Amino acid sequence: MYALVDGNNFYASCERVFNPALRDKAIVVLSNNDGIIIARSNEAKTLGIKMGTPTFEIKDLIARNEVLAFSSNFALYGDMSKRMMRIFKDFTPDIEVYSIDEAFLDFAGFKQIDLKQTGIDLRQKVLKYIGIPVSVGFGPTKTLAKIANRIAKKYMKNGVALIDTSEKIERALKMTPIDEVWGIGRRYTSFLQKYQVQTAWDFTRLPNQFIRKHMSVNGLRTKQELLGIACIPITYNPEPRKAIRTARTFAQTKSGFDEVAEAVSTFAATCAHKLREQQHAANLITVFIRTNKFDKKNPYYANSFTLQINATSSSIDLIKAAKKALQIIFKKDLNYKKAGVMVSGLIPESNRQLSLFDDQNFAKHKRLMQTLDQLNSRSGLSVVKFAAEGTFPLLQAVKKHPVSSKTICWYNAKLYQSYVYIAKK
DNA sequence: TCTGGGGTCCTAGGACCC
DNA sequence: TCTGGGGTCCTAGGACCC
Repeated sequence: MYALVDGNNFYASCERVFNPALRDKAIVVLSNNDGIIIARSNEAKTLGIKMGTPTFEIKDLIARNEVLAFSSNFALYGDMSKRMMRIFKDFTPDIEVYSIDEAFLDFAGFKQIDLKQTGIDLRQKVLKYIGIPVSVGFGPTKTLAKIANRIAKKYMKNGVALIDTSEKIERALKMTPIDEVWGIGRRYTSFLQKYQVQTAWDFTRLPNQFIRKHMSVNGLRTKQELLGIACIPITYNPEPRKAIRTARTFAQTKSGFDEVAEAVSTFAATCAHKLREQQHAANLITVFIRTNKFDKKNPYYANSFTLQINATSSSIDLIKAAKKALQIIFKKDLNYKKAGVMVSGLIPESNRQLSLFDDQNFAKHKRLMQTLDQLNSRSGLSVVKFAAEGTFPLLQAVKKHPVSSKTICWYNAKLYQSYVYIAKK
């Protein structure tokens, strides 16, 4: 049996941990630039606030109902997540961390124990030590554990549900709308509804060839999983990432090349840093830019370019390559709303092939990057950056999260002092 | 005026090889 | 007029997840 354990309204619950006065209040957490809703407390859900709604669309609703809105704080959520996962491990060492707020727990070989009680204990322990309410769903496959988790969250007072017999499987499938099934998204839902498939149970009545034809092998796997035949293995040690991406929507559009290049350089440096953390090097770098896709008055422009590079995790190399790629796709006189950098073709740093000429540079860069990472990790801030990344956005970021005017002055002065311009030569 | 960010996998079709 | 067979690799696009 597998358990899927998942934090209820995770980001919203995290905010509550640090401010208990928010309990029983309608609260929401907002995305970057406070653009859309990315988490809601139950009270906010009751008000009809939907996931992904643009904040401006429900400004009045928020004001009318005194909903409290928070800018997201992913450093905090990531830390809470780690602590939560550690508690899960007290119950079984075999866990797959599936996302920031959920994990699959493998209870194979735990036949004698009372799973339901285990779920209740787990929930209580997380609540006590972390302060986050979780739901626990047990099932013989990951897909059924997901379904059990939904039932636990929706219908069970103790937050625990167990699907362990074929009768319970049938009952659970019949009460699960097709769009709530793991692996069935918006597109497949509307496709399946044309064939009168409304519930997970209806889906399992479809012939295999039909599913295979229209939904590939994944659809077939989902059907098997729903019937209690495990096809999606649990993975305790996640594979390293195959691609790393950093992208942002700009609060204000940017149109000058230098402005966009600064942003792209920052993304490239962030990708480089993530690569080093993972001890990988990239063979490919993709830069993309786009104008506002919601702006119907002006023509939409979106483009990307991928460059092949000598496997590297050096910020210097990646910034240089990113600028080169940007030059190819950048068009003048447009208002860019979003840009990003993706590195892929990742290989372990140790497997990196030295090209004929770059080993000297490589050694130099490596020392420099180590120093850079040390300085930044010690301070917890990007105090040392490349001139190419620009100097303005950082100061802006500080101003965006004012603590007090005194603090800002101190902070700004500190940052100015800490600027180290690493010139190319 | 204001609309997020970061990932994975599968398939079809084209380029290329012998 | 007639135009092979078998394979790999890469890419774009489409689906999905949180």
